[in-house]
Amino acid sequence: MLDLKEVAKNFDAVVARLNDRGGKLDLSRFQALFAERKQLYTELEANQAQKNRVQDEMKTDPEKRKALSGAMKELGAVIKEQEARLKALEEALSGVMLQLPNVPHPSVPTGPDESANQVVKTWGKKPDFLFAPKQHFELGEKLGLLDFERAAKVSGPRFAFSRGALARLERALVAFMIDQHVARGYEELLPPYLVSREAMTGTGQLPKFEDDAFKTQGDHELFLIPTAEVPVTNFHADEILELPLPRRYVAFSPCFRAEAGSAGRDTRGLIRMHQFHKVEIVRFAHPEDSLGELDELVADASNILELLGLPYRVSLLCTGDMGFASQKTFDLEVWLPGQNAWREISSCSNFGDFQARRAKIRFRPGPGEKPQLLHTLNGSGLAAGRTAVALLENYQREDGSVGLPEVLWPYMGGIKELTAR
RNA sequence: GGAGCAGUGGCCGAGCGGUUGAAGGCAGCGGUCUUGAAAACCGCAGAUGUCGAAAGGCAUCCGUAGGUUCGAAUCCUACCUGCUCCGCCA
Repeated sequence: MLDLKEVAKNFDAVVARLNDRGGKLDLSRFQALFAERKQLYTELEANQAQKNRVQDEMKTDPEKRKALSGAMKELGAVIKEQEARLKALEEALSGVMLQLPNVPHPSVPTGPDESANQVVKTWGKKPDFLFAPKQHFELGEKLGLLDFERAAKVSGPRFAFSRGALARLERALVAFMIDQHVARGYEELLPPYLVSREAMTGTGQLPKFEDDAFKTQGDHELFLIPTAEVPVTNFHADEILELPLPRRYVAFSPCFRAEAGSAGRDTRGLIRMHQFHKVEIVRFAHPEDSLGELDELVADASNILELLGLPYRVSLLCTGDMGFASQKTFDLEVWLPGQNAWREISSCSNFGDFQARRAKIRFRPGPGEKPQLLHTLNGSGLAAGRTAVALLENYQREDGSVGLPEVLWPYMGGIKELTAR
């Protein structure tokens, strides 16, 4: 969430930058609501002050108590009515605020969609094949390691069974990634996979994107997490952290996405699933350091791709392509020779204080100083399923078998390649 | 799921209708003492909102939401969370 007073103060500039994201915002009500709120506050507080003054006199004087208690009752009713009006106003205002996305950082290029993203780095060499490289699902199905039909039978479309060595590969990747991040200073967390509405609101998935989430039935409402970002960022909700910052966490979790309306895109394969597995890295950073920390986050995610020998590139997303809560985002895209395309495998974002304000995550800048909102960042490090896809497509051989990079062998119990079951 | 107990400032913890925004302790800050530090002593010190150029004033906040009352941290109701015991379960 944006800061209410900042928005009011810099209204035109904020609206202009928000419009760079595309879509149109209707903020016609905002300024009227804000002015009304201010006015009502002044009136209400004057009445409350009056009430407190009289009450003070009544405390010690039984005569006054008798004489004034009727008038006080009336004043009480007025106050109550004003409070109710104020509450309604605040709700309307915060309803508007909750719909507003984050303001893109000045260093973010302006543009309508992914065509305006800037590739800032390319790493690795695309593999040369003497044959036509296959897509991962052809490879997987031919090896008998990937089964979409049975998953459809059990769960419907956009689910998959991995079998044998491929199932193990994803487990190995997760362990490998976590170990790497822990070695670089992250604390491992195993988070809950079901979270409350508050947690989803804290990180910005709600209220705007409720349709994208799976949620439980019955009076006990819980949401299946779309990413470990939600439980891990909310880990410090309502807290005041002591220095030093940053705090770094790495968490594995399955991720659940309903993505209503995405039917028809990437219908085949593992790229777009209702459930996938991801290792997420999260930082709670000092506001002054958060831009640099975003670079470190990108480096931490890149490290995994480099160790696995997967060619990738880094894009700075433009205003129109960024997520709702993000201030600045770098996407890591891995090369998929079977698809002959770069595909997103990690998204690293700096949220500024947008999530921190919603989830009330603060830090104390110095001993005795006032608590201040900190900055939150997170990135995939990496999406495990898509990493497996990348390995299949980049390390495939003409006979359909797939070699595995040496760093994974210990995690695979000595298995060095994927061959037909 | 059933029964009981509890939720107070950064942390611990008193208070149980008006004098309490809240005792006391710890942590923090400033000072005295000291070559320096520690200890001891003295003082300062919550959050949010609102008015104001500022100094400062005012308001709200004792798990959350309501209610009773002229007045609620204190009484009532519901809900949430935690703890203990029982049941169930990996």
